[in-house]
Amino acid sequence: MPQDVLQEILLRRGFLCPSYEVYGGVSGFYDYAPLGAMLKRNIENLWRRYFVVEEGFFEVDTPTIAPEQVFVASGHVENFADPVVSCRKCGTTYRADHLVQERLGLSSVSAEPEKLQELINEHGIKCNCGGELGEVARSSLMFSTGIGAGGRRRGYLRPETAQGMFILFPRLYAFYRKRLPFGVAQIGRAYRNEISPRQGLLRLREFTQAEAEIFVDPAEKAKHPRFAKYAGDRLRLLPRDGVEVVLSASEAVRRGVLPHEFLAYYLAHTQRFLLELGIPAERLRFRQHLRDEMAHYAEDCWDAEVKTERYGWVEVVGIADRTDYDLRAHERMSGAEMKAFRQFSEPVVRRELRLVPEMQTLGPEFRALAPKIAEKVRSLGERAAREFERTGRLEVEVGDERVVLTERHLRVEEVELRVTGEKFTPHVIEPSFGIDRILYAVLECALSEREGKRVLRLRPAIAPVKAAVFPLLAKEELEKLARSLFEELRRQGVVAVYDASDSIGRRYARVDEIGVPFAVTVDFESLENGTVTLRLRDTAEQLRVASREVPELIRSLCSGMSWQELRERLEAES
RNA sequence: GCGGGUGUGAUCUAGUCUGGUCAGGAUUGUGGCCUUCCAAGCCACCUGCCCGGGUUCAAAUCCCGGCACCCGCACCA
Repeated sequence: MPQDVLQEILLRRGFLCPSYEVYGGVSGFYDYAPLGAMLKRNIENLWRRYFVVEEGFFEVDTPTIAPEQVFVASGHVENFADPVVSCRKCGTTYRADHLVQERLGLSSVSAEPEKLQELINEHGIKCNCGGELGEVARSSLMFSTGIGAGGRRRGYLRPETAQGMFILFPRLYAFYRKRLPFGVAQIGRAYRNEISPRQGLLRLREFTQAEAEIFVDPAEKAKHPRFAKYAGDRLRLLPRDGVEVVLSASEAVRRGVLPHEFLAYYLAHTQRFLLELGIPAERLRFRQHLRDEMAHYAEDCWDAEVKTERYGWVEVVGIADRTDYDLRAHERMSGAEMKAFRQFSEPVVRRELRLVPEMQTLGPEFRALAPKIAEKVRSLGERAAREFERTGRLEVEVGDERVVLTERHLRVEEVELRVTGEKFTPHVIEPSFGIDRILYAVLECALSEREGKRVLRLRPAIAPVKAAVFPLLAKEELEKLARSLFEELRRQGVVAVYDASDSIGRRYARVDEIGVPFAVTVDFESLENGTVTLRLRDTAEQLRVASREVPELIRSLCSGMSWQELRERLEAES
């Protein structure tokens, strides 16, 4: 099928359109039109079922704007900006580090604009056209803004939803009653000021992410508590070495293709989700990031990729082991503790020697310096205590002064230490979903053709409109019955459309094209015995059912019951 | 951001080189007639030369600038 067909349907039928169209458009932004918005919501809700309800995680909703420190800490300010330099004459823009590296034949150069500027000046590097180069500047991929009156405090629009959740760690840890592992999820917008966004929904400047952060004790990564559920799921894996393998999740861990059960579990979980969205298994694989392709925070990362007709293999999900990178970073920047506590199965009891300052003598002798000396002494470990026991003398530096302490000032004491556990920084496993990309992949996979007409085979659970109601002909009696059925469907929460114009075939074709899975037609027999026909979009097969059962049937069909089951049930009844 | 290409009703497209008599076709959509299950037929109708400037008696057509899209390069944590 020609690739533009999908594009054309999406535009004409109200799924998607370029944003700000009437003002000429702005690249990198798309509007979800009525059907697209509904489809997107349905995909997000299915994601919620998988990553919130089923996993026992909770969802949070954090702001899209954050003060500068957040992204300084996360490394985005440093790593998320490229040094660029432009020619004063022809205007060509270069990645400054790439240009310098190439011209000087170096294997790597600093990304610091100042350093690059020096090198350019020093070696008289010019543009390819011979023109002078301008100043080296940082071109950030983050949108910046000012917070408060006059925008005094610098802020950024978040380039990923994740940071909002990391920052919340101390609260979340308490909320989950200090037990690991626990997960938290968020669906929200993220912003990246792409230099040249292309490929429609695949690279947007404003996009929707669905991310889960699973905080786990690194010592327990090897075992996932529910791993058995997916142990047998077969995964198509393309590891770094480039040799594709198809293995069960448990086999992949056993052979070391996947590093631990936690990552394997979320690969399998993600696969189930994508399959349920209607992406066929043969168009799905997991590819491990190459070392140099990985984000600055990740230790390991596997992308779920979908084979699209139009763009080839497209990354739709990234499942990364972010280790303790983010929590440590925020702890450093903010000063807030981002650690969890691990209790030992048995307390460790240890006897230790310790130095105790004698304040009665230290005080009068050293005056203002005494408290500092005491603090310093208490901080010294067992080794210093043993040393003092042997020599009876200790020299310490306090501020700028050196003082000599003797047995008059200190005594050695033996204490019993009971250590019941230890603090550690949890690791984070992060499945991160690009909702817009998934939506595109779902649409492409759903598009098919029957007798020259387009049929969008969206799974009933995510189809924007679940049912269409038609009178066979535009006759008063038929319309009346059809309308009441239509009203009843909507009353029961089923999104439905009603159409009485044009021939019946045309109306079926119309709703096939927008992916309505079920159509109900009221005909003359309906007037006699209260039955209507229920038509399945994917095969055009029809079953005769009682009109009053229709809303309940459609609801069941949209939440798991198969057409086959319905047919068998009806056959058994008759 | 660079180079090349493109931009005509909701959608696809003819016309652009060679300025005027050019805004045409198809699909879709709307209203009606007809019609007993898969885009039937007939009638009527809505909707358009990407935006801005220039050249010219006259611009969809030529020139300049902008915007968007496509391809290649670069970028894509």
